[in-house]
Amino acid sequence: MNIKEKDIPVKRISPAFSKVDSEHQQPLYRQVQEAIREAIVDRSLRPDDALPAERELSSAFGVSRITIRKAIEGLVNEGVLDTHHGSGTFVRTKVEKNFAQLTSFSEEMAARGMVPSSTWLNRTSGSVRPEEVLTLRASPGTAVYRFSRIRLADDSPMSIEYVTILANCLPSIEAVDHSLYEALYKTGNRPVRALQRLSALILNEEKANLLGASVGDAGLLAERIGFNKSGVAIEFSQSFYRGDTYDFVAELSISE
Amino acid sequence: MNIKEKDIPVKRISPAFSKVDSEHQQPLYRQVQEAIREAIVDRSLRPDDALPAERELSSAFGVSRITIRKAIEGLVNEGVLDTHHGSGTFVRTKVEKNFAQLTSFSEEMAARGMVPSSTWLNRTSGSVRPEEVLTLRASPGTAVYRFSRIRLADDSPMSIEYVTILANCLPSIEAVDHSLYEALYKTGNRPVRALQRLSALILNEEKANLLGASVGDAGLLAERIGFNKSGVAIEFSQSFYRGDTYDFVAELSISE
DNA sequence: TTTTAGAACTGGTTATAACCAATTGACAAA
DNA sequence: TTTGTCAATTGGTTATAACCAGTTCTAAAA
Repeated sequence: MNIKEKDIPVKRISPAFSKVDSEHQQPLYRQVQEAIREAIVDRSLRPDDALPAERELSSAFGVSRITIRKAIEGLVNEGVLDTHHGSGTFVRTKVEKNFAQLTSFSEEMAARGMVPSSTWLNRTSGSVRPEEVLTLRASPGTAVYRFSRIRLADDSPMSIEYVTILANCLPSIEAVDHSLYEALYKTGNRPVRALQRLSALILNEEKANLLGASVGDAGLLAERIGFNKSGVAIEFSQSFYRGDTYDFVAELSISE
Repeated sequence: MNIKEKDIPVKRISPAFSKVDSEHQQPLYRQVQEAIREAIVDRSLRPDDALPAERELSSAFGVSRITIRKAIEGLVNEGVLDTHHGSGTFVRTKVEKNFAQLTSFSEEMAARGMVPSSTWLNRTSGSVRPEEVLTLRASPGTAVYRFSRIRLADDSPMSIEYVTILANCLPSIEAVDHSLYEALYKTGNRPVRALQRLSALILNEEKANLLGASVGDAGLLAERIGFNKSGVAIEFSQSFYRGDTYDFVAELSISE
């Protein structure tokens, strides 16, 4: 195998170099990360290609090696890159990172006959909240749109949804009519990857009323962070489901 | 909340300090990691407790801060610790379970530095029940083993598990001691793929008692069908988790 | 008393520098 | 030609040091 084919000149990545300066509030290692990601997206770096050596990148980008390493580390965790001690860092051929497509059972049922609809509760613009800064990794003050709605199937409430979207991902807050994802798709910002967390909780009065359930009933909370193809977190959502009407199914596999 | 309760003296972690030297071939940061893990296991550090500050740990362990940070970083990725900028690093209360990864309870807990154990409730042999015929796609009358047990981590109950296994996958019902998956592995029948369904429910008295929770608390039910490498369904399990100690985390790709 | 400024924490980022460890490839010896 | 050795190259670990950025708490000001 040609695992030692690292003839990709640093030049190929360097165009993004101009972005790596103190102008942006993003940490340096994130800027480097984006530069590498872009190089992969526009095929300057192809699968199985080797990145230039860390020390080489370091001097090319004009940042220290530790910064390069941190950038690479993140991409390795995402499954984009592979490092081989003594050999080099390579672009992964197959991104086979256990991406389960987690579909909601009832959503599927809705697609098979039930009529889905939603009622808007709220639609505002503002800036990221402190607790969102962590998850979205956005600078404080970043403009966002917030949507909240009740989703129904055959007119009976299925879930309450609170969604926060980076404002620069949508032309305007009115761009969303029925489907949020549709609106994001039009601007090329549809999430392609997401992290989701499921937990159980007892429904309080407000949620119970909205869902047509009783206070004290069990509910499911699904929190999700969505990333666009550049790996930028653009969506944070919290969805509350009735425990008795909603299940989540996933196909799981053994890790490598 | 008492998020600023970092009265855990460094002493409590330091006994493991003696291990942190060049004697071992393990990198320093791993040794530190183990020390922290041990402190969590032996309850020197309890859930929600704050770790000593990084600079404090640094001088206590006699290693640099970067080593401490790397140790902490790993534990954060594992979901054992949580860092809060400006505030501190805390022991996670909730167990985060990867929803898409098929790992055994024993392995998962061991990876978190907890000691897994289980208490057997029941262990019988019989034939498939009508409702299992559908899910296991087995002919009526097929012999199965049934196991039910409480899963504990560090002696506190984590889940109640009811498992049905096709009898021809195990030499005998006594073949299972600690780990069911281990027993299945030996016969080459360890599930490599599974379908899991997650839902929320209110714990009834029986379940609440077994889990050390209160009646009316929220719980999670994970139902799973496991397939061996031939694609045959060999396992059906229902696991009940306490809602306040367990989260399920999934990494997903958005389906169209 | 309440409010507010700021000191004194906390973790987060980055630079410089050295050495360790796995891999590779060139070159000499068989 | 084949084999073995060794230097060069790669990523991996660690130290030292400085500064940035949130959080918390205290003490001064209102």
